[in-house]
Amino acid sequence: MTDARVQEIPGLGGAPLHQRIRADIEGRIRSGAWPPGHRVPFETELMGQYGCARMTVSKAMAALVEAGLIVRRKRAGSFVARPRVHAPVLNIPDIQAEIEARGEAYAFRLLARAVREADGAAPGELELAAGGGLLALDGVHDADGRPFALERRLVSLKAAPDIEAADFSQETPGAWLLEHVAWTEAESRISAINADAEVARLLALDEGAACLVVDRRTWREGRGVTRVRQVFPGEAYDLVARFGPRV
Amino acid sequence: MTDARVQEIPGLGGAPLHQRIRADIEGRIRSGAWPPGHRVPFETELMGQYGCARMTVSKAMAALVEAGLIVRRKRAGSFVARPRVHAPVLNIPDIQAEIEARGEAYAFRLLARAVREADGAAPGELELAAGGGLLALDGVHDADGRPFALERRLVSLKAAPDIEAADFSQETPGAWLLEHVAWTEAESRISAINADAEVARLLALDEGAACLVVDRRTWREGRGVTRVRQVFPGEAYDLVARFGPRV
DNA sequence: CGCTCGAATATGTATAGTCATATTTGCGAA
DNA sequence: TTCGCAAATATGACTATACATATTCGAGCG
Repeated sequence: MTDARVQEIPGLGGAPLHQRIRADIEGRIRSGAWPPGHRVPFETELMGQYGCARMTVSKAMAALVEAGLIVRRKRAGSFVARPRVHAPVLNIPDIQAEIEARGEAYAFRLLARAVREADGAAPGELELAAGGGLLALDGVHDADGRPFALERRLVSLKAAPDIEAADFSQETPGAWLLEHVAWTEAESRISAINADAEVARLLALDEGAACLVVDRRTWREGRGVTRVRQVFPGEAYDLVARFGPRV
Repeated sequence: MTDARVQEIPGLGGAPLHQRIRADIEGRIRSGAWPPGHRVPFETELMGQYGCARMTVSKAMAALVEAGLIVRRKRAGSFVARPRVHAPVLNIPDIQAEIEARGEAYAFRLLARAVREADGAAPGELELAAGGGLLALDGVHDADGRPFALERRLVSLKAAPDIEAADFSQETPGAWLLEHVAWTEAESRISAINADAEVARLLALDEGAACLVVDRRTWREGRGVTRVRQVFPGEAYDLVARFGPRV
């Protein structure tokens, strides 16, 4: 008998049932009441407890698997997963948005711009330049007229031919790429260096000052799009990674 | 008519149908064929194209929403989402595992250990100490006998009372906590500093050398568990964040 | 006593239908 | 012409059912 009238039980929390089931189980896991390895009740049991169909329970369980909170094994049942080693979500922000969020005036100063072939100086140049050459951009991000970050970028002209016509006095190369080359994958390496003479001059720091360096490479469909090295004054800036167990 | 025999169409890719639908759509989005804002075919259309029930299409779509690739609006339809600003998944690895993965000998040297109340020196101490005092641990991670990272940690004794009895010659405080206090949330701040005299001595660096600093705070159910500051030699170490659009 | 094989079982995939809900669209009235 | 309301429509939630598949468990055999 199809009885979809039970869909909404008024006065008992308006959320969809599968979400409530999910939340109930998640709560017990996060509180520690159900430790890693603990068996989650069988779908048939939960189905009885909540008075719903198995598909509804299953949907909740699937979401918990997706969130990495449980693992399911056929015939055996579902179990609370072992927490994974830290994998926080790092926010590498749009520098312009970040500065403006602080209420400071943002500007990007283009220092150098060149279209050329790979010269093999930096690793990965060959990959980027394949079949179209590359655009090299050097610039400084300013906050309230003071240097905030230094950026050296290579862009594959094959992956983004339109970028040759772009005007970077209004828009950063990063923002342009985000807008025009969608859905990329990226890898960032974060390290620290002592400012050499050039970096110190451009960022208005003392030579030897610690700087935070983000080296990012970006691909689309497996082909290199851009490679950028951003240098921040170490003590004035920090990256924040937030983490709720996931992926 | 229930016709579940179609479940597996041999010789046409063994993956479940909803996964194939998902992959097809994802491919078109990632390739750029369907730009942000483009409307995804209606569920009824896809249902016809793939010759399946609406629930199956819906399952594929739900997964795409979860992955952040599309947004769905009632009455209006489903649309390719605008790519989000970078939110890569950062791997803050278990230091011990990392060193051993390189084939080097790992050791943790405990330098100082003290049970005390909050003295308000570091921000957030009061929160951690609430209702049970805290354990302060200083130590050095060694790789092949050479210092690899410096660690200064505070642990809430209320959140982890058993840690008073732990032996940190075999296991790092981080590993102990991971094993005994499950499913935490965390926030990491990453910055760069110049080594002061003490850091330089402990890490065997020159004074002033650039170091990468990870400041991590961890909660469970909203209550502070631990706060740790790890200092790495800047040029010898880097964090890697990988990114496939998500979260 | 140990090992293999078959039965039991819990999850996984899929269907066809029903009712709910949020928008959008277009029609009609002010 | 514009504003407001009603109808149309696409997604969202859920049920009941059917069959697939991977494991585990135990019975029976060597």
